[in-house]
Amino acid sequence: MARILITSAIPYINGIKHLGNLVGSQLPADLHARYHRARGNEVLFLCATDEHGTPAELAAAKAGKPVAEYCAEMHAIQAELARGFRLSFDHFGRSSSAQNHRLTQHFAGRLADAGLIEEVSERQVYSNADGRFLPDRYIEGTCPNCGYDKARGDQCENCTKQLDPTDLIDPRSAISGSTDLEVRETKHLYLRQSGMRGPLNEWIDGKTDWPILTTSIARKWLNDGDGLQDRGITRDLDWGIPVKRGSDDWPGMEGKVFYVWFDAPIEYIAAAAEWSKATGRKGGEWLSWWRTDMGADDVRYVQFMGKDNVPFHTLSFPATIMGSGEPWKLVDYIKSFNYLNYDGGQFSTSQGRGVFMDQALEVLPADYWRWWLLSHAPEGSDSEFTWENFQVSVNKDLADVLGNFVSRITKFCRSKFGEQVPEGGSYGRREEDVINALRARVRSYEAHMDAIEIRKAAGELRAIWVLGNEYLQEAAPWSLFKTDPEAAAAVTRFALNLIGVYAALSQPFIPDASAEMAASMGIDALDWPDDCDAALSRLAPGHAFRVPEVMFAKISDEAREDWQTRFSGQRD
RNA sequence: GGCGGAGUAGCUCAGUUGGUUAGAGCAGCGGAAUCAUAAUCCGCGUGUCGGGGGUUCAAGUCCCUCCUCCGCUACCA
Repeated sequence: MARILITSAIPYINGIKHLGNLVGSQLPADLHARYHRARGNEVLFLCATDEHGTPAELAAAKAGKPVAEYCAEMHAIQAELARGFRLSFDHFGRSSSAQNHRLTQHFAGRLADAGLIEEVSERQVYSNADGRFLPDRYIEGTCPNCGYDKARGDQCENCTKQLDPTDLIDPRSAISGSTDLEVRETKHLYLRQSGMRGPLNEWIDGKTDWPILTTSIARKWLNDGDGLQDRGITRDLDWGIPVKRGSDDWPGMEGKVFYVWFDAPIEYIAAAAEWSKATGRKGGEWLSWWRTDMGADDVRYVQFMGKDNVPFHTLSFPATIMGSGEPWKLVDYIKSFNYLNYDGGQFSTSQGRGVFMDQALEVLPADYWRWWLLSHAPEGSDSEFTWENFQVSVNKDLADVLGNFVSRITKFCRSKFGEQVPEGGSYGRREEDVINALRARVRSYEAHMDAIEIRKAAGELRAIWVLGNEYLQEAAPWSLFKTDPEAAAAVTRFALNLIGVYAALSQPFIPDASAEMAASMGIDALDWPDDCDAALSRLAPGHAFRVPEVMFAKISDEAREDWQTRFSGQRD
């Protein structure tokens, strides 16, 4: 039994995530976790909310709440939405947890001991009106290059020129609009990533099986310009993990916190500790997932994320782990995704454009979204969500091909033989052919799932559903019943057994429908058809079943048009 | 500007290390069937594989060049 550690990029606390965020990390991670559990492997699937940083503080201020309270509330909301989408986290933690505080401070101490931390005095823009240092992009002003008056301190959106905040003419705070800004001296810790360039390069070079998207981004950062740059890992903020060197105070760093991108990946580790505590496990058990000297040497660790997160997962976090000098588990495979666009443009959290997780669930059950998003996952390139495509795909694949198959055979059986698996007749050549075709497709499906080729896996699963309809169409038990009821009974028995196989195979993609199929057949959906022959004889004659409810109601043109209009603008 | 991704049938996309008549799903057209959510199944493709040039017995696949779209570009996270 393999042990698989899975983490999804942790969603930022600031607001509800949109479908593009979902399909780029949490949803494919869940698919992988569900698949491996179904195959009998031991899985630890972790996620959390990423709670620190300036945007969290500002969002809390806007909501008129203390930031800790705001984060607690938003965490609860995100956790509820994750449940709504059936994301099967073993634990959904928080980067603000006590465990993460301890671990982050521990890593900082180890890195300092290893000589990989440097104290740097730098000059940053401070806003007196806001009472805080402003990150570059929270400073607005007139672009010295093109004269655009809403240029940001990091880059002008109009002429794309990269800027330094001090370049801006008439700079002002993007938060309050105040022009009462000054440049102040402030001291920060830098992680000396540049010193880790060699080992990181070597490590990345060894990852020949990783998606090109992942390695090319890593290489670009490693080799571009002067190579990998050192990175500040502390900030002048109130909300965050206090800078400490292990459990000791860090002279000169009082009142400062670690930068969110330093502590966020460490939360992957801390989430395991949170999981251990939340589930009442023995103290050190979680370390068997994370420490190669404590049992994690046989663990395969897979990360899922959007392409914007790749540099932090291929470089900064590995540098943190390697630099600690301790045997923490490094990631074995990084699955990265391109972006999902919305109807001709981008999904945008800040502009409220697109469909957000809460809205999606208000409109349709999770399976609809899961199926469409996963079967159209932006693996090779950016892909696009349109309501027309969504309606057509979901109606065809889920309602017509899968749902109707289940419906037609269960109802046929009920009307001719009653709600139990009929006896009589036996499987013949036709059934054998279907079993052979099914076996080949199941093995192919497994190969795609193992390789995390999500679109291909979805295509194979769909083809497996189609097999059932092809079989029924050819075997035509409704005709057979008139002349040879025994033969019709065998065909019906075979087709009913297919539902059980579909329940198991479909479970990673559409868990609710899978559970409904399994429940109506009176079986366990997680019983994977390793042996297709046996799987299709599983339901014995006399086994009771019930006709399931319509699993997938079709999306009408009216509903689609209604949603199209409703989601065309911005959410408030 | 630099780096990366993409450009293949009306639409969404597959196309392994170059090798027989370039494929799938959807949509469209024709047919079969009537168990079923009018749901299914079968058949039907004269595609400048973004443009141009080159290497090769052979290129969607390799090289050069140009065009278009998208992303990243290190203090948002």
